[in-house]
Amino acid sequence: MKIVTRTTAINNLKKYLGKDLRKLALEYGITTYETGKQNKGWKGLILERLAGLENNVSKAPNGLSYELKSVSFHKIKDKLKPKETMAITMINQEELKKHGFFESHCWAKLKSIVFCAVMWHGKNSESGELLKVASLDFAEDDELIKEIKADYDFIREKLKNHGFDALTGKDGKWIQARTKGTGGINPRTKKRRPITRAFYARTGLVKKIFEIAS
DNA sequence: CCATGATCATTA
DNA sequence: TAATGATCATGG
Repeated sequence: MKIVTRTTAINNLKKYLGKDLRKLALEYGITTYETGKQNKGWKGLILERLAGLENNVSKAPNGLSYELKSVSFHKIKDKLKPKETMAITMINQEELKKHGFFESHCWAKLKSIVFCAVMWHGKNSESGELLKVASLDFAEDDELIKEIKADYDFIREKLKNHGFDALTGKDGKWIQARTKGTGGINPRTKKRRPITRAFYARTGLVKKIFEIAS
């Protein structure tokens, strides 16, 4: 197990700025979509590799104390905007009820993060250049964090008062509780898989993070 | 099996 | 285009 500090990870990633990630994924033996299947997570995986992290897909600690995330960007009227929201972490009902924002995984992941902006080239992402690498640390008294905490608290209260089913992606100004899961039908039980949710950073938050990190 | 990596699909 | 909900491959 190699030790990779955040600075090292960033420096490693910066070497690949402007490179085509798909080519690199091929070199690293990461499946993209050419098998006829779609691995939607390949960009994240290759970035973790490039950063020097040895973990591929595992639980929360993909770095030492930081998170490596990638977001696809696209151009709208000549301006680069985040195309999608960004998954932060799964929501665990019990933990959400028990822990406040600053004890949550959500905060743990959000507060120390390495972002990678990747250009989006349409469906299947045949190519994708690494646009930018940025790191960011949040402080507990940041105005933005206070607002994010408010969203977290709102979602938490809603879970307590109305139950897990009452949650929707509409909630929250900066973060939301969207559905996230394997989806489809469980081939063994033939039943619908249970709905799970995760915290997502809305595009507005993604944009803000990049502005701060710039 | 399920959380993690995220993107895809649909609707307005 | 933007927003929300649904979905996929992977590896421990």
